[in-house]
Amino acid sequence: MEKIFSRKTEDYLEAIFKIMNEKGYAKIKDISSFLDVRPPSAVEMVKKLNDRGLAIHKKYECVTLTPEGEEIGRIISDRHATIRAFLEIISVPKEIADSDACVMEHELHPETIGQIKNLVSFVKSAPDHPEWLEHFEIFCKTGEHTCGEKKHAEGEKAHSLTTLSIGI
Amino acid sequence: MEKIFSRKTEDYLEAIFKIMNEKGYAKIKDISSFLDVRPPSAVEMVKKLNDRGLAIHKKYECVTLTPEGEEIGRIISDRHATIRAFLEIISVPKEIADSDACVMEHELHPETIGQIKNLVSFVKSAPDHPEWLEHFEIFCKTGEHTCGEKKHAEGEKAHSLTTLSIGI
DNA sequence: TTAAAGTTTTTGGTAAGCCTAATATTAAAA
DNA sequence: TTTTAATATTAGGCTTACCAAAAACTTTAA
Repeated sequence: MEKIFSRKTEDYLEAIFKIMNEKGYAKIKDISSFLDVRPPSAVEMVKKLNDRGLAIHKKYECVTLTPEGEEIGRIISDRHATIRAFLEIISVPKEIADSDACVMEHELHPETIGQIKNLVSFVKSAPDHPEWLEHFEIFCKTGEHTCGEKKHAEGEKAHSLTTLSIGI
Repeated sequence: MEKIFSRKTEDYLEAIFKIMNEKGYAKIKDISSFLDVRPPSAVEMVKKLNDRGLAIHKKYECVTLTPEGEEIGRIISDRHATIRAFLEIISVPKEIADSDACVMEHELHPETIGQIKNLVSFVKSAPDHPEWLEHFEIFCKTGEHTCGEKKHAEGEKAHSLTTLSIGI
């Protein structure tokens, strides 16, 4: 019950799920361009999904998902949205947030995803919203708390958005 | 300058870095048991690291890192610590935090890591620390803000730590 | 309705990482 | 010092997932 599907399996299911939600059907070409792979790769993978009962595909026809495949696609999409929302809260630029969500959505423990989800609701529904976010943004720039009386931890200094060279 | 090293390359460098910091030297067996792979896999990978100038290894001798390999090992270790600290702040149990940090440490954009780091310092050094954390924990259990007057977002409900079956 | 253009599939190959089994080397114990 | 145990290495194979080139099929346009 632990880790059943490969990252790539999940990527394909998520892609098919999203494409179908958007245009009603998914062709091989849609999938391959969505995932930025060549058509033969998509054909090969879709065949495997078909054999595993996650997708349905007959030659030259559209791809659809079985209930199981669709469930996984939906779960991964939801995780993506959750993670993306979190990253945007902490001021990660949208494009980076999106691509990092693609990484995180696959292998995090469900409890971690749940707590990230909680954090997002907590911040968004807090009585001091959106001041909290503003304070955070100021802190990122200055390393100081705008409205507080307490000293900040020694040795800690905000990691400026403009100082990314080393990448720790 | 973007993504130069594979996840596994980084895993091996981080493992060697940590083992060396702990016991002064790294044998093949240390590495293979640290990463939970068989010795031949470690030998093969260490050989590649050697050929790429990231590690130094002569047959039957200890493995060490070159300056470049060590730098990468250190960066990944630091990332791990940052992410782990963040996950612990949001009440993810230590073991899960540790294994999820192993996943996240590799492919997140440096800016994302930086902002997570900022978030950790922000929370830890805040004037209302540690009340903020306590409020968050209560929110996780109840879905309510303890000290606030503002309604919480409709449709949102805290994802209880005990309700993890589906794993969204 | 046939030709051209576009899409899908097949075929054959590659690379990363893992494994087992067998062999070689080193370290420890008798 | 010689035997035994532990460790390291080589050899040969596997799986996943990618690709390019070529063949097969569909769709569109003449």
